[in-house]
Amino acid sequence: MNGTPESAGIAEPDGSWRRFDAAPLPPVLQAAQDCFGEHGYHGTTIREVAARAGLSVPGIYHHYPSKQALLVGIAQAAMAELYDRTLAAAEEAGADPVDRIRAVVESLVLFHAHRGPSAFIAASEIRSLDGDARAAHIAARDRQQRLLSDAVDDAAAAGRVGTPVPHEAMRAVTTMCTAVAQWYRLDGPLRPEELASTYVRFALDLLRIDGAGPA
Amino acid sequence: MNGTPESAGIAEPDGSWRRFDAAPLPPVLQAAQDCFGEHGYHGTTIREVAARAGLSVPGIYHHYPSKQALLVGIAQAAMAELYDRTLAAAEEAGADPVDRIRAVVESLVLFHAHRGPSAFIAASEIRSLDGDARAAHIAARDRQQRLLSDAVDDAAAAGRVGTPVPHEAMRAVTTMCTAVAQWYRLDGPLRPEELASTYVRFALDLLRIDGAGPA
Amino acid sequence: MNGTPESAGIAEPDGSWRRFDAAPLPPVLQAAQDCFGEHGYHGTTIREVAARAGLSVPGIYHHYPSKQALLVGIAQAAMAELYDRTLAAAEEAGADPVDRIRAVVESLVLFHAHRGPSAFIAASEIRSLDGDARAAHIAARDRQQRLLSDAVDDAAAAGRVGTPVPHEAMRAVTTMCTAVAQWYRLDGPLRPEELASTYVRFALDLLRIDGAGPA
Amino acid sequence: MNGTPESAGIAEPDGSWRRFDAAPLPPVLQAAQDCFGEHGYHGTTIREVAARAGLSVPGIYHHYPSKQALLVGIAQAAMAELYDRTLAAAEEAGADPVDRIRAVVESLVLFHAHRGPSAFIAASEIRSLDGDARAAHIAARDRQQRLLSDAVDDAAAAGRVGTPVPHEAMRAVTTMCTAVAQWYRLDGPLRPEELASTYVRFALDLLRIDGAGPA
DNA sequence: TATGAATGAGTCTTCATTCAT
DNA sequence: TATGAATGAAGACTCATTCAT
Repeated sequence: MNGTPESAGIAEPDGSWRRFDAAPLPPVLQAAQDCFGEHGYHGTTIREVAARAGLSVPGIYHHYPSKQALLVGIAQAAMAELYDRTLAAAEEAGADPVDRIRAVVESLVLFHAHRGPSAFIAASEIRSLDGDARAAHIAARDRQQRLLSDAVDDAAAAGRVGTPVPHEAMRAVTTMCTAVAQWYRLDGPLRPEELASTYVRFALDLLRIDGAGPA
Repeated sequence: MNGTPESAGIAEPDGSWRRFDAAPLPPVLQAAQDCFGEHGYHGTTIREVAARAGLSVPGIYHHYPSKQALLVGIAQAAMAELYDRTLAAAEEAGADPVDRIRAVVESLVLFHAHRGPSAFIAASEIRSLDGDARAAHIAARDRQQRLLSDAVDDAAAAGRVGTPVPHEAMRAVTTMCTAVAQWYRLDGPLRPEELASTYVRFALDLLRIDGAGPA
Repeated sequence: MNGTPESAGIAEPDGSWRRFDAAPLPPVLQAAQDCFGEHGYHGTTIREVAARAGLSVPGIYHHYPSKQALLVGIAQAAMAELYDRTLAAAEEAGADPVDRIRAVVESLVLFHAHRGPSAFIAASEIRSLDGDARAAHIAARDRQQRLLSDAVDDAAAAGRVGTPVPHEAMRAVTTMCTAVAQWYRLDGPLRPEELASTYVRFALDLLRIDGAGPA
Repeated sequence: MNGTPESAGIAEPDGSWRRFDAAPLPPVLQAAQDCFGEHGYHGTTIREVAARAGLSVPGIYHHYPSKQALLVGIAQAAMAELYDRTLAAAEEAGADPVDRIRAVVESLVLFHAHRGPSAFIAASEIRSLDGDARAAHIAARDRQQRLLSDAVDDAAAAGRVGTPVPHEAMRAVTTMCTAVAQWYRLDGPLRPEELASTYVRFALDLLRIDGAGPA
């Protein structure tokens, strides 16, 4: 049931998509992620990654065959984890499309709050991915976005969406959720759960969905 | 009345902040912008910029002293134009804070639709800016963001904002507007003006502002 | 007792300052020295140094961080070796200032005959040294020159110097000794030892010192 | 009777070889000389020369066809003036070889004191001269050196030279005279004439020539 | 001769990557 | 996997020189 080989078995139907542990990344990828986040993929040297990982340069190549492989590893892990969690959320939400919107938005915000650096790189360094990896990444992103757009489509078909432009509203919701990765700090005043429920509210307001649930 | 030396006299009180001409950038900066947008600052070589500008490599250096200067030029021009336009919009909007919110959001969306590539680079390559230029850029960004946050604060003080979290809502509005630069295409089906009025609606809904105007 | 970290333990009181082995320089510095000697610092490319050292260009940078570092390495090694040898000579000469002049001149000539290329670069490329290295080099040169000027001053104070212009004579002696590096060839007809004793004679004549020793 | 086209008619038999005016060089060569003296030929850019000359870069090329031509111009002018002056001195000295030595040494020192920068470049940048110019320069230098070595040979043949190594002594005299260009400052405490007579004394002492004149 | 724009060739330097130990 | 040495390819930048105006 997992999206990719990197996925970590989060899809159990018990709300585990809401729980986040620290550092799900192997140490070398973690180091690379830190570096890529600070200076970008092209602005990072393998030596910097090695230094941050506490390894020698050939030590990096022992684990990963190339610099590109580091980026691919980070991007794949991020996309897989996000998809697994959001899918679990959507499935757990049941049949009501508005509940599904709620769950998907909550999952999106939780993920981007907890995995900001990964998500940021996965979003901003697509252009640095080589041919095949880029195509795979874009496919993963599209698959991911469909979880929300399908829910919105279903809600609209059910007459639950008040806005005359549900597709535009859905895009606005997506971007405001993914942007969380750019500014949110885990050590700041806001808990991820608060932020998530705030953004669920925003999303429903934006889509002009009556929060009361199906008649 | 201009924000920076690069500003181009847009602040006249006649709605000129809504009018956009093509390519306000000198050709070398335009070429650099295209390249930076495609591969990022560090992923772009001076040779690529030169080729795209139809110049030799030293030809670039005849006009700009360094690759960094190209980035600074793009970022400064973008921030200056955005601020000048948004300030003009805010001033033209008059005393009502909700009108000011409307105007600022409209200006934000129009700018990010028309100047997507510039805005994208100005936002994504801050980390590639050298010390001083980075500080100046961050100051310009903060000044820019105050135009919206002040308007929201004023509206909240006037009891016009329904959301219990106006600051968070304002941030969500900002990010959904700036994200326009990431996906909007001028040659797509949507006219910038339509998009802008759609996003004004989104913003008011998000902030839970009664669109009817002051009682 | 050594002048600098580069010094090589020459100061033992056994006349070892008179013995010279070939090539005390690491191979990369040796190659750089040959190139700098032929075309000057600015007239030499790293490629030439690499080719002469039998390395690739990055191979040079593996050992030395910059072209400037090559020059600094050569200059420092030369100044340190010269000072160590001359100091050893002066100390071995004992209390008599004329004996000290003899020893210092002998050491100067031996060094410039054996280490002509190093000495030539150290003297002619001072202007190519960067700020700090230049200051350090000038300090080393001044310290070096004091070994002879102190000896001459002492001899003059003891009434042993006949010339009415001992300072000018000392400078003439210094320059004629250092000039040895410009024209002397180790594979020529003159042995360094012969040249050295000839120049000791010249120096005493120039200073109008009675060679018979103290009354 | 002039050595080269650049020579300036100094050979009149009236002691005019002792008189020096300021700046015998055209302004562009003067600027080049200043730059070459500070950073060396290869360390100097045409732009620096142009700036120092108060001209534009193409302005330099209007006067001289290449950077190399600047160096050739400086070197030729220096060698020609030195030869003309020293030849005049030697001829004026008359038949006595010791008088000729005196005159040549005096001329050498006066020239290197008054024309230090030119002489320094002519001596240190030989290696930067292209093929033909280098050969010509070396020929000029040899011709120049013969003026002193012939005089010493003649004095030795006449039994007037006391040193057993007249050739080595002559070389020492030459180098100590040319070294004047390296350290002497016209604005220092020593007048060129004093220095010259001091060095004449040094030269005679070094050669062990009895200053009293021919028996 | 000044100005401004331009460039082929080359400079120093760095980078991702490899290999022997 | 660490260390050290090494390198082909490329990157930013500079230089001497030229040409149109």
